[in-house]
Amino acid sequence: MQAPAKPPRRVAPLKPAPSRTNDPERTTADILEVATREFADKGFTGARIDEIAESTRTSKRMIYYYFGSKEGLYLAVLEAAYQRVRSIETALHLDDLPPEEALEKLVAFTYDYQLANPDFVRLVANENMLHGQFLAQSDVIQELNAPAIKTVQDICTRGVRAGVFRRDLDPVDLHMSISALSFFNVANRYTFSLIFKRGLDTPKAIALRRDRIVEMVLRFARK
Amino acid sequence: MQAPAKPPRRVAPLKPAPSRTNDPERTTADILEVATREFADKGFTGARIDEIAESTRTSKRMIYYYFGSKEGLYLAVLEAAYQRVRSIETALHLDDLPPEEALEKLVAFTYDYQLANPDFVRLVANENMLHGQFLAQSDVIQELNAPAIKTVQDICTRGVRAGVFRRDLDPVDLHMSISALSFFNVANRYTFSLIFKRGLDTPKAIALRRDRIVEMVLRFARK
Amino acid sequence: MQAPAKPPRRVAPLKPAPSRTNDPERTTADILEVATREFADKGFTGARIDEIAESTRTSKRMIYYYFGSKEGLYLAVLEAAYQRVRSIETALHLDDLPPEEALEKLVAFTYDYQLANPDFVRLVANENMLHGQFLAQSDVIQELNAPAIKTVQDICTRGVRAGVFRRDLDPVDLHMSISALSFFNVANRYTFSLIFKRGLDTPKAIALRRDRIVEMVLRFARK
Amino acid sequence: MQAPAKPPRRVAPLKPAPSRTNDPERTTADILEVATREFADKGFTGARIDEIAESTRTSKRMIYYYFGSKEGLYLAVLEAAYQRVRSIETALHLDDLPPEEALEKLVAFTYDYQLANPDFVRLVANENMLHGQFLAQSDVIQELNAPAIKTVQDICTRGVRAGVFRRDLDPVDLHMSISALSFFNVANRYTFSLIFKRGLDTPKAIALRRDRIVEMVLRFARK
DNA sequence: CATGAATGAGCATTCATTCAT
DNA sequence: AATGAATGAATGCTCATTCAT
Repeated sequence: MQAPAKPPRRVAPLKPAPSRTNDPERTTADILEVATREFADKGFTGARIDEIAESTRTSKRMIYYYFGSKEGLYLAVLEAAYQRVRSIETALHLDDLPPEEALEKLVAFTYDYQLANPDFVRLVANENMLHGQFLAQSDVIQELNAPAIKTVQDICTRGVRAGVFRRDLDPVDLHMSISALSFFNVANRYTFSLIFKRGLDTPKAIALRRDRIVEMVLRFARK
Repeated sequence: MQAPAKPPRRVAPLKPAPSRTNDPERTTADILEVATREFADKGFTGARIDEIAESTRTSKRMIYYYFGSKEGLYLAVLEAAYQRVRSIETALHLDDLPPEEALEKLVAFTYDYQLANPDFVRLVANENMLHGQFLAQSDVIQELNAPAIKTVQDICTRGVRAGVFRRDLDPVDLHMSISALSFFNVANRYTFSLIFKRGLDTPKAIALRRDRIVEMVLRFARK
Repeated sequence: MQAPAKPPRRVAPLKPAPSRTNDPERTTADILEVATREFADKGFTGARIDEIAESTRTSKRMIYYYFGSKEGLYLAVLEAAYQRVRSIETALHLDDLPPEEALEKLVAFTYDYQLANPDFVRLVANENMLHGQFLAQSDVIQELNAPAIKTVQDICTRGVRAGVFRRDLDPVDLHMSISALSFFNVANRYTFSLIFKRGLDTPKAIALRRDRIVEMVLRFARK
Repeated sequence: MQAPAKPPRRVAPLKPAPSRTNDPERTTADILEVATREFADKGFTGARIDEIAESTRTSKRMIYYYFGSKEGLYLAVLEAAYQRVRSIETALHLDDLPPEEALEKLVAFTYDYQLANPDFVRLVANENMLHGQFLAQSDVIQELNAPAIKTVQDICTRGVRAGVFRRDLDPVDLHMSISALSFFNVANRYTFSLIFKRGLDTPKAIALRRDRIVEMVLRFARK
């Protein structure tokens, strides 16, 4: 016979009564932050509203008050995550650089950002597990990302004009390659490092991989 | 006293009486096949044992009889999936080809296999969502994949010796790039095609992407 | 197209709609009461959460809300049962009586209480079937029972001092004998009365047995 | 997310195919022995046919072949247990001893036997948890125990005739007291030793308790 | 006499969600 | 704006038992 595993939840409340904040923005931001971690960590189905609520300054009820449902919360998390990337991306000012340097910087940035933000990477990976059903509902995200391709496009155009890039470059395809190479490192780190017994997170390994990705993309783009 | 009841009208069962197979191998194979689809589609947490059982020729009980738990079933699915790739991979006979052609064929195969087997890709993506916790328990998979790297290594060695590849190639890193480029197409197809409004699954798009990945890898490997 | 369906005929629920109490204390007390009966009747493994829930004013879900698990509920039941005995025991005021009368009263009380509370007796019997694994986890019960032995001890001391009890009395051992004689009557009533074809529950039999137990203990305690 | 707890039961059998004994008596005896331990340890509801089968030299199917059901097996276990006590009890030859010594020996034997056979004690305790429903079905046990009371009766009669025992002794009641005092020590050892922090199983404690029980019964029987 | 495969009914537990205040 | 109490519908899993050979 087994010993009881779980502590019985007795009547007395554990939290000292959440002390109503009366600050909706702070409350929603708090929820969003906790939810991002939870959804990124466990995925949509794996995440638990109860656990999110418990890590929050507020109560479970507030999640429903502000976000309506688990789906609503997840979508808000996803939108916020995409918003963050794009807003930084636009701040790179790649137009000021010569095309090769611009492309280099873009690749390195993509790699570095995803490495520094595994939550974003995992949210996207999970959204794909869900067949993109939530992203399909979000006009916000889709509009947001339209200009993203323009960045690559501009670099390509300038590179071709400058005679350093091949003429048949497809910006969308190039963007995909950059993303793919950066994404895999973060998204598949567990299976990869287990199978190949290689740590991917030492500063040296990180830098080396960055160089190779940059080189791979540039070799491909050049004439 | 009640009137003698009419003999109870036997309602025909919806499933045509499971017709006990008494064939363990067929039963396990059946379960495994259905479970692979379900886990690939919904992920570990999203998958439902009940639904798997319903799509099976047998009952839910048999899943536990043969696999012990949801975890056990998932692990069996994962192992079978890895086993399938590797067994095909070894049948490629790349040794017979000159290094450049061998690398080309390897990249093309990787791309094609993953495209043709999204279940495998999604299982791996999901396993990474789970922090590789199941793969970590499977010695089978880890041993299975050891030779995988040897394939790339041999091609590299031969390519360097033949003077067509650069000397500083890192087989594991190269393998990663190949995987990354192939994987992304399948794993992130939903978010990517939604954001960039581009279908990735027309024969033309598929062939074009294959060519570009092959070229990208070969440009990188060459001197 | 189908003809518009008649409005669905609402079938009256068997239970008259649980009428949410919003009174946690009442809810927990209700659950605890029903659970005490069920655990006492069937033992820990034999008891069914479903059946407990059904006899309750609330639902199965609330059992988990307040007690966390079957184990948690059982422990709460056990603790409450012990608490009840001890609280009555302390209200006996045996100090006011001369030692022999005090011992008499204690024995008679023990006998009467256990006879009137077979649930308590059966819970203890069952807990012993479980090797005392739950009691071992409950500091509450263990502390609660410490003073119990003091009662016997005081009577012994006073009796020895008064010259009516033998000097070598061991309070714990005496307590054990009193418990043993009282306990058996309730705990083993089924096998005993079946084997010896003797009813143990007529008022006459009960009184007779009480007298004999009292006499047995007193004869043993006297010089 | 939790790590998988249970090892999946894979297809290959763990036991090397039980090697048909072709000796029904040995097989039933084996099953009975294992089942006695299991039922005594876990009680009727707690015991698992699967676990019994696993500890057996034969397979689960044989249990049903020979005993028909869990109930049938349990009843067989109970009957065998009772048979063992009574057969030893009749071998005591108490008639040869003077009444006081005979009673002493009977009490000591009862105490020692129960201490040495906790399985018997626990089976009886558990049968009482089941309201004696199985014993009620067994004529064997009930007939078996009829003579048990004769032993006490004879001693009483001889003691009264010899002028050493009081006239109003009730053999059944006396038997009950002896049983009660012996039973409690074994049946309630867990709760008792936990609450009173006293080990009951040292040789010294055992002997001391035996002396006291013997003395208690004799003091009660004497004039 | 013996067995591996198979199973229906039930069991403890969890989940996202809503009600009453 | 905020909340503790409450819940129906699953969800993974187990149990004693039987079938086909």
